[in-house]
Amino acid sequence: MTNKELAELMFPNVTKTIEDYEKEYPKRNLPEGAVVSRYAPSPTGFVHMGNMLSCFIENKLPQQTNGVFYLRIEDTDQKREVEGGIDGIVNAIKMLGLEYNEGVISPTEQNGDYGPYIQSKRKDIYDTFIKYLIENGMAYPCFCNAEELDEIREKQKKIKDRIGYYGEYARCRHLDNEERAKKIKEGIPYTIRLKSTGNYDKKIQFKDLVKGKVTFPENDQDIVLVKSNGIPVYHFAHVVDDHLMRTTHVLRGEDWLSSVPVHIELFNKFGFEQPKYAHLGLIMIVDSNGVKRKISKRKDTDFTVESYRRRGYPTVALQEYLMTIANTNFESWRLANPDASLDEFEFSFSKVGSSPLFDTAKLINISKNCISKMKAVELYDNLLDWTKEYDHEFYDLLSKNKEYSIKVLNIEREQKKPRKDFSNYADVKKLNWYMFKELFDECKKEYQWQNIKDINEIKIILNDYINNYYSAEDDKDVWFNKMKEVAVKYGYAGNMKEYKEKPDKFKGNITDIATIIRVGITTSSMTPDLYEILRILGKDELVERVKLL
RNA sequence: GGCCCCUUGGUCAAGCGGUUAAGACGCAGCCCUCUCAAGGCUGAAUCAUGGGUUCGAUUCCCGUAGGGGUCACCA
Repeated sequence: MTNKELAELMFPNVTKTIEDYEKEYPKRNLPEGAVVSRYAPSPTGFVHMGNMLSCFIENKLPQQTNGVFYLRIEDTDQKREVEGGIDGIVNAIKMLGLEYNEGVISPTEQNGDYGPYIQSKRKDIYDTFIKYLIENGMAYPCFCNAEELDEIREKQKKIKDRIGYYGEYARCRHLDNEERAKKIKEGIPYTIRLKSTGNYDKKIQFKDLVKGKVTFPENDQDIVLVKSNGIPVYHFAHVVDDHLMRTTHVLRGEDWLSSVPVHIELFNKFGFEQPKYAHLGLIMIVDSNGVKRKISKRKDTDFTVESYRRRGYPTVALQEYLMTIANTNFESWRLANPDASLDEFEFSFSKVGSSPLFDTAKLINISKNCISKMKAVELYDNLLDWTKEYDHEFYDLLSKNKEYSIKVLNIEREQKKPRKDFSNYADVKKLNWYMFKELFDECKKEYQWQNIKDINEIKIILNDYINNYYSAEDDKDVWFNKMKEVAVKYGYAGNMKEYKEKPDKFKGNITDIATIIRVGITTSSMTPDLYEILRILGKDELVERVKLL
């Protein structure tokens, strides 16, 4: 029996040929140097920051080169598939503010001429390609079941031989076509394996865009190409899809590095040109046992894009942080170009770093900077977006009091050295809640009086100050002088020098008066500029608050 | 265990044969006509290890150790 007859027996319904598909998905008509890249996740869990890092770069490269960025869903493992996986992926991309030219939009929608972009809808294509391999004796059906494979593995372990299905261990490789046909007709389940022609003792070298020259033994494993349920495995789908979709650059985590020899052999078997590979370092975390490891899609929910979004990190901050990981020269570029758009930074493979530990402190620092640079109105809009989803109470407050809210958000903002106290959107309410009458009225008044003990004195000073001194008309100097006046009136030092010289002469100093006002009005001992706070709250509200003491 | 990648302070990292071994984040201290957030200044903290090559190694070579990844009908 010929290979062709065997192929026909296995795939009687496949009528198309590879050539047909080559015509259907012609080479893309793009300018020289244009990058076609893809984000190709499996819908088997959350989208974490490591996933997003590669997505981010995959998005960046085509942008720099007038290429194409597309989203392909690799759902060939229905067992591990997670409900809502595709939506989760699409949303994560949106949360990061990224856009793609082609691909999956939702579980039922897609756009672009190189689809279908969901692997489970590409069975006809895979069948055609695997049939070709069978016809040409480059693949064969394997009837080994799990037990038999275990047996082989155990034996290999026992005699300390290299593990895998290859050479003499590859039992089904040595069957003849008659036997194969017979078993198929008997209905014995089978996988389809690559008939590897690689030689393990020979080295192959390939050039990775990130790692540089990497040397491997040739692949000699007869790896499974198609599972017994007829669905291809990653390696096979990768080669077929990235060829047909005309991908020029394959970016992925370096956990894929060791399967490159398999991919090389497959591309060669089909006679296809290999895409360029770039294997990115994995973002690492230290788990609860103190062990450093790559982020897990299923376990490490704290490191998902959704989680950072929920905590209120702005999209730009996430982007900036990813870029600092993506290219080690980014930070110094940012320092030199503090106001430039991220789009102006040019990503380069030669500046990709290693596998970094995820650094939340760094993210916070970046995020503080990003938020501090926002105009008040911009912050307001972003905050509205965020609270709409994650804090309905605050959302209502903000939308009802737009003008007022913008004033609050503008405290020490829109100036050369803006205030940097918000590391995420959640901080706004956490740090400035007392600026909102509704929130203030309903809070448990826990006044942080610091070292000031005499509550009676506090009441007297505060009442006097608010009712007899404070005026919203005062400019900052006048305001400050009045505060000094009050200090002196009650036996406190009007300035620090005087106080430091003869501390015993005074009850305290100007700082204590400021504290009394600050805490009396906000309950908090740590606030932004007092002058601005008082002015924005307005005298009426100040009078009300003093009454509450 | 086999194979592959990696190894400069707590983290991310400059460096590419001769440097007082940058910088950023974090940390500590000081300063700053009101606290805090900042900002300014100062400081602590790094070349995994052994052997080569060399007049000279953080830098080049080899070994060792350590870390990570991978060895599925998962991606």
